Amino acid sequence: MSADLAAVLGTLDPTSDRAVFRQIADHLRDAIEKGRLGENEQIPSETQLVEHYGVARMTVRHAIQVLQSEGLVLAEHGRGVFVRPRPPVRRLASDRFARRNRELGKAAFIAEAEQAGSAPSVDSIVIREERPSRDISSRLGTTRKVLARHRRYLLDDRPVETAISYIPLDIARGTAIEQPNTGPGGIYARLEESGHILDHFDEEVRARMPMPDETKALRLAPGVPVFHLIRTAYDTQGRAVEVCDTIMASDAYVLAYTLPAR
Amino acid sequence: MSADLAAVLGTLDPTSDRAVFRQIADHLRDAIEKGRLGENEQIPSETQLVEHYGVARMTVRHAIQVLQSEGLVLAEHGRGVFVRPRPPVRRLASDRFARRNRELGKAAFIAEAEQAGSAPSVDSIVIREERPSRDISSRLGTTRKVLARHRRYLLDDRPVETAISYIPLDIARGTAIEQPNTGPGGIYARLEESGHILDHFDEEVRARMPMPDETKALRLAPGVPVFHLIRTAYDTQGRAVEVCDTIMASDAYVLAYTLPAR
DNA sequence: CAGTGGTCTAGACCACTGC
DNA sequence: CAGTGGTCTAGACCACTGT
Repeated sequence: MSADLAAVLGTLDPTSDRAVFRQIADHLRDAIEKGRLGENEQIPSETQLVEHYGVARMTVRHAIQVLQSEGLVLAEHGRGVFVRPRPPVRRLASDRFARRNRELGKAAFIAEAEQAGSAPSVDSIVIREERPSRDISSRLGTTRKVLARHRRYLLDDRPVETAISYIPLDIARGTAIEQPNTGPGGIYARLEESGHILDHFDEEVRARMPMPDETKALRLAPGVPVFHLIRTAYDTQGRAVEVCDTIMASDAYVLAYTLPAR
Repeated sequence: MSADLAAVLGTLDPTSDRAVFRQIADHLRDAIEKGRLGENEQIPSETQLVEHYGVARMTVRHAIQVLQSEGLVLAEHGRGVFVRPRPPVRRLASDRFARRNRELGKAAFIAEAEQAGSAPSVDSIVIREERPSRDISSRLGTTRKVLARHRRYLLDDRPVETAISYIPLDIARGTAIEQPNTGPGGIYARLEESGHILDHFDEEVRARMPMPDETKALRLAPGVPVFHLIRTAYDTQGRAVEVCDTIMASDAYVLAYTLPAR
């Protein structure tokens, strides 16, 4: 056994001034990156590492925690620590809100997911009137109450995204936008039906570590950042007709954009 | 003193089944979010927290480490633990490679930074021929050697971005693209001069936690993810003429894109 | 120098998993 | 049940900062 571990991990360098827990983390990281520990494979247990390196358990735990915060491994209580697989990512193209896609009669998320062979679902739908935050109201250009549509998107029962859409009340009122099910084509189809022909969207992308509530809602593993998208929809009059505030599990997405060279 | 801490932090709930270190982290996080602890302010020392909560020092350290991995605080050896300021972010617009900007005679990074009132610089320039990775070669559509331009960008002496551009050798050879200083307008201006009129760029955006070398190169604080951008430039013939692989400190950037609705 | 955080030990008891 | 990781203690010594 001991020989096995030495082959995968190597031994400590007592002359190095690099902390022992970092050296152990380095060994494990290297083994993962070089493939000596493969995806979903269990790494040596804490007990094994303690014996192999001759250190205290807390030191081994510290090393493992470094890898966890790097998103490389996932600890499962009572089972072991496993190399995190790179989950299949969904590619979000920048034409995902183009009218030709909308005209298929499905909202963007559903249409895309089905095309990719996944089973999409939506839950936690809450629709209510809210007073917009400073940020939202400056984007919408109004401080009046707005309709807020909260929901969570799942792929094959894994939550991947939460979103809140804000729509000025004078636009939303009396339309299916106030209903949980907005009908074919989603809210963008309803906006166009009520005369707000969409012109373009502005999208801002940030990345950061999640807050605890986001970790919970998206069941995020330690070491997985979130994308924070804020998208504003403009109609052909130049009016902002919707702001969508989205938190996405960053290990589930690649965002793809086309930039003009002209 | 003890009264002060109680006002900022509150006390433990012994009936809760939430781990003590998590409760302490919750208290500190709440104090930061509610503003009882302001930006750059020092949080109570480990000693103070140990006395206030009546727990072991390792428990307090565990709590602080949670906040560190969330990017909320920054520990400075010998000084204390401080609430991380939200650094000023730079907004990257999706027209940043538009020709009208290029024609001002400056490369995109320099022009933008100066406009924002920052002092830009570039270092670690390495230019060499390389055999492209599988990924790069599939994007460029060639397995032949390419010219690789490695560099690091800094704003006011803070490193914010590393980038590697890959250009097919038949395009780069004999042009200023092979030189450290590519001249006015940067490599895109040189590409157009040599007949490769740019049509558009495809950009892929990922977010993840940094690898150790990236943490070093960008001097990243714990808990700060990176953006990983892969941008491909296409000329009007539809040929991929450059792939740029970029790692960015996510706390220094907001990416902004315009999406079509048509 | 006193005060801060960084590393490490050697235990203890608990909670979860799978046989 | 044995084996795994999760939490916590009560120390120790070290390295860095600022006065």
